[in-house]
Amino acid sequence: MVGLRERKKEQTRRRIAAVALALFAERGYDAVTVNEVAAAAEVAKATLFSYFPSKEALVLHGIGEDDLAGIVTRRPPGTTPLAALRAHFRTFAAGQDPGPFDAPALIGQVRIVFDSPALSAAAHTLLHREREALTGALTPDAPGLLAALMAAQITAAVTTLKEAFFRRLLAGESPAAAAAALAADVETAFDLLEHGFSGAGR
Amino acid sequence: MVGLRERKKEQTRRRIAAVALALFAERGYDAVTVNEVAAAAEVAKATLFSYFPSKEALVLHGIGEDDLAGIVTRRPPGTTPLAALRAHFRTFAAGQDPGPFDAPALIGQVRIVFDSPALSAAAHTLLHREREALTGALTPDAPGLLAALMAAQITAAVTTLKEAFFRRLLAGESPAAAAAALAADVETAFDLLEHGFSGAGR
DNA sequence: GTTCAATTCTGCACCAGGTCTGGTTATTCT
DNA sequence: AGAATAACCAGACCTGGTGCAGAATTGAAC
Repeated sequence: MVGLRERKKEQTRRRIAAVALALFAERGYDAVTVNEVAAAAEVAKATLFSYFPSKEALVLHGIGEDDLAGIVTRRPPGTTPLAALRAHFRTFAAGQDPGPFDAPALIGQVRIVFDSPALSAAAHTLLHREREALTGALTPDAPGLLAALMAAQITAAVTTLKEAFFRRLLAGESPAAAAAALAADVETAFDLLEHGFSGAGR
Repeated sequence: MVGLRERKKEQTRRRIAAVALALFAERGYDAVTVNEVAAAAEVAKATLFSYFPSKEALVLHGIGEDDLAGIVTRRPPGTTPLAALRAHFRTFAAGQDPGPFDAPALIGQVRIVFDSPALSAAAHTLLHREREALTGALTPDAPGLLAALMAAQITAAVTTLKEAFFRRLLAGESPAAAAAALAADVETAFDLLEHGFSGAGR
């Protein structure tokens, strides 16, 4: 049973996020204060911070959630972690299972992030947490430092892939074209992970 | 000619950093305000911020400066970037060329960083900048995305190595023992980079 | 339909990191 | 010595974020 209370909460949350993104897109992240966002969304500042833990979270709420660790732990038996991850990004690049991928809204969000150093740094921190989770997921398959190294390299590669993808979108490429380029990049990245630099260009 | 003015400046800068590190080590980074640091160092807050751009910089001023990009661009002709980097970390682990490596002071600094999530995140951001520089240094040798991928993987591996090394120091291992362990880890990490996951455990 | 408890929201004071300003002191140059 | 310049200081001010007392809203019991 979803009561009126919860519906209103969800509504308020959405309103705050939407108002914030609109303001940030219009005038830039740093030039908008949380007081303004709260006023525009018609809530008190304390209420805003009860919905979102920080100003950054207003932009980063649904970004960069790949759950790499989950993909590894839930992979079909008999496959390597790397193969499972490669398959995941292949399907994503093929346009299948794009998750909650609302192109125009996402592009706006990503543009805000790219334009603000503070937000880029915050996004980076989120990835750091994912790296730790991935290390845990890899530990059964690789001893000690190796799991940490692999996790670090995988998240590094994935970040690079996503940055390249987003950069294309921001440059105006169509989602289809960007996805096609991503498909090729995925193979490059995972080949590099799998066979190392000695097998790559130079 | 190094005048009195510059000597005093350098002296003030050192005093601020030393006082800050002492306070942070004693009571924890988050529990000390910059006002307290300024008061203890007998300068005005504005003066403190003219020497250090942020509170974080008080701790991170001489940390994590590997200049990976420089190592790559200045490598002897005929060697690959990866070989140059491996050689660099080998010599470091062998205790040669430890740079400004004052163990007790550094350990104190590192402990403060490890203890504070805010500082860890900030340290991460610094590494991100180094990654961009490294991408530039690799671009002549690898086309487009490959340079970015390599740079990301290298910095990821180096970060992991340094974290493991510092963790040993913080756990009480002697610098010599930690360096020996690091020497082995360096080979593991660079073998992984060179030959990929397919050549590693599993 | 009224009452009552639990949530939620508000308004406001407050804290900490950082920036800005105007005026004061110390160093350097002539 | 005196003028120019650099550093410093005290303090006001802004912004992100938290804490708190009380008002408003919801859900449920009667």
